[in-house]
Amino acid sequence: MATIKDVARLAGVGLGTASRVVSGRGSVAPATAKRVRRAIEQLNFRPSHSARALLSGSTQMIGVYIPILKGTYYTPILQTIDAELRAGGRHMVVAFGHGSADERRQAIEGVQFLINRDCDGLIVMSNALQEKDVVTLGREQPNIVVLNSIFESMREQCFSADHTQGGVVAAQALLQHQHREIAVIAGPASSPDNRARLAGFMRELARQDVDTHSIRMLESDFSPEGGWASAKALLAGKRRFSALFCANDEMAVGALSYFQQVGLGVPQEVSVLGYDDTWSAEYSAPRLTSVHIPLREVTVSGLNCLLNRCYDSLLPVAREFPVNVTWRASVATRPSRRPARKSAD
Amino acid sequence: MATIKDVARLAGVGLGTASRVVSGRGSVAPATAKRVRRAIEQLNFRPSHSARALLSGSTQMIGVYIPILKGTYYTPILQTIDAELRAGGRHMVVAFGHGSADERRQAIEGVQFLINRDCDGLIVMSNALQEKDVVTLGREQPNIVVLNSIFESMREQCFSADHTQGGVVAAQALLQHQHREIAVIAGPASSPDNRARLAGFMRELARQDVDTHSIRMLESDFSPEGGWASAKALLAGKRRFSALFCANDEMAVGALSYFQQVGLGVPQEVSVLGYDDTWSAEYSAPRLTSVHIPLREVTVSGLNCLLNRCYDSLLPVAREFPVNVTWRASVATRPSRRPARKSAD
DNA sequence: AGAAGGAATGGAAAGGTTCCCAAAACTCCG
DNA sequence: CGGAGTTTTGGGAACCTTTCCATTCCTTCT
Repeated sequence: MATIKDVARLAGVGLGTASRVVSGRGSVAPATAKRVRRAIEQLNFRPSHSARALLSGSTQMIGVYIPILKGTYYTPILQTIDAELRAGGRHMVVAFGHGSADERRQAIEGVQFLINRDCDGLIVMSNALQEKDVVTLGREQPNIVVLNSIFESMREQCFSADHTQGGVVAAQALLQHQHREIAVIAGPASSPDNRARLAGFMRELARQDVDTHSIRMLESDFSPEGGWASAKALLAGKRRFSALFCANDEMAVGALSYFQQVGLGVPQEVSVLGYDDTWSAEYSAPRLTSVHIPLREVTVSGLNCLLNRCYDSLLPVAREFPVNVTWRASVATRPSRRPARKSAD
Repeated sequence: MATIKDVARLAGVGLGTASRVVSGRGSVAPATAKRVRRAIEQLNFRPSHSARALLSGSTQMIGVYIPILKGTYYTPILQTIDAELRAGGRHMVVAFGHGSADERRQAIEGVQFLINRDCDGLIVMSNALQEKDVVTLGREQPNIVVLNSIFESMREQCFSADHTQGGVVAAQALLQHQHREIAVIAGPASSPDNRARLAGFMRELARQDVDTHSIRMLESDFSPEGGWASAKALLAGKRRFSALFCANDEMAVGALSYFQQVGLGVPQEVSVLGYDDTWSAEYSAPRLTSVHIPLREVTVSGLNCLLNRCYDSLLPVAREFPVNVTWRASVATRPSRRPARKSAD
């Protein structure tokens, strides 16, 4: 690979001049510039990113940690981050959770890895990470922003929709269609955002005089497999329900798949409400009504906040993100007769 | 950030010694090593990745170009690449297609971007890229491997399952369930791998005496929206079919969603066969029978081939990838009476 | 014509690491 | 105790770029 020295020599100019032509800063006589440009062309010169990084102390590189890239939740986030970054000539390096360690350790290791890679800043997503972990990590690399979790000690670096409100909206959606016999498939109890949406959901139900003790709630793991299994368990149980709230879309999709297999009509016999409004909700069978989380806005705001910290720019940063429900086909008004039930499998 | 000079000074040793402790190469007296390690600890020293890259000429970084991260096709690929890379202490930088340019230009720009970023090697996926593009790009960075496309002039750097064979397998799957009235939703005609699977599909059908002219084929775009729309168009048409072959799972999912909405029973009234066997096939309603492409194996082999080129290692590389069908619920034996049809919407 | 000012130019220094060589310190043997 | 051989150590050079300063060369004005 040719260096700028080669370019300078070939063009018969000094290093400084060659550098000025490359960067476009400083004044160079037009004729000289032309000669240099020809040399660049001829040698197929590209400035070394590493050398620039070493000198400037900035790699122009943002690290993104994501627990696991499965399903459709994280893909638009990644896509968004890359788009925004590339527009500014920067780039993204991604690390996923790997290995046999527990999720929390995986997250710490992943983030650590990114820090060691000299990222200018970090975007972290993980609900297994604890506040103290992030604080420790933040000592090594203060340019860190957290998506979809709130840590009190670094609130202004945390970006998340209000999941409690999301739960409220979910409850209202169901209530407004006369559903009062409700089942829920929850995410892991260890996940704070899951707890928040459940709390909001229950609170709103209680506020509207639903006996929340009558609600059958199963804890699952945010996966379609989990949704399938929970749906099965729910039908096997004896408590009836006319609506099912799933704490994310993936589980809802799994439940939908199970209901189809068992011949239970959605939404004729049960309504199903998802959460997140990810891409997998759009073309399920039936198309899934889901609580919409403005993930794009959350992501862009978090990223902008990070970029402002890293490169002191002044990109706009929002801190409030409205949630609402996007209506599709899986929620209908509760049938007047008792909901049908069939035995499973 | 502390440098190795600071470490050396604090430990009262020379640069060389400090460096030897950090890298673990060369001999250092145990007592000295201990002092240096303490200094490292105390200063929270981390070696600069940029400086190392500059000196060694290797960034330990592999670039991955992906046209668009939507749906579930690319996610396991990314996850696999990151896992393999991280195990070797390297990392991945991803670029997606962006901007208003056509897909081909986007791909060229994306790959170019990755090259400018000093990636040691490149993994490229795109069926919009043409052979000459890749050759040109390959002149700048010869460490390049292509996934899911075959370019004759660089065959040993291309990794793909045999999609013609995939088409054959798809045809056999349908035939073996007595389907002879078949519709297909194809991918874009511009996509070579789509053409290959269609060719294989048709060839096998013809070989088994199906009149391939009677087959209604709609060209779509690999998206669920496209699948939905095509399914609708198919039902609106007057030709009957007992089975539908979709050139990828996403379109199949869209079709499934439409059939559900319209009350057409799958697989009682129509069988639906997907292609790729991605994650979205697993929990559709009904669960999708699909031609399984061993994407993980293809990816790992491609990556290993690349790593062998970049770092002359000797990782195992496979070149043949068997395809088969994974049976789930969406394909059944053709009903004896004529397949039902309802009017759309 | 001479001076002042501005544009164009060249090259040293710095950034953090590793590699290599030379020197110092130690060990061991006769 | 001298010397040969080995281990340990220190620091210069190189990797490639940009920044900064000093110098040269032109213009332009008085």
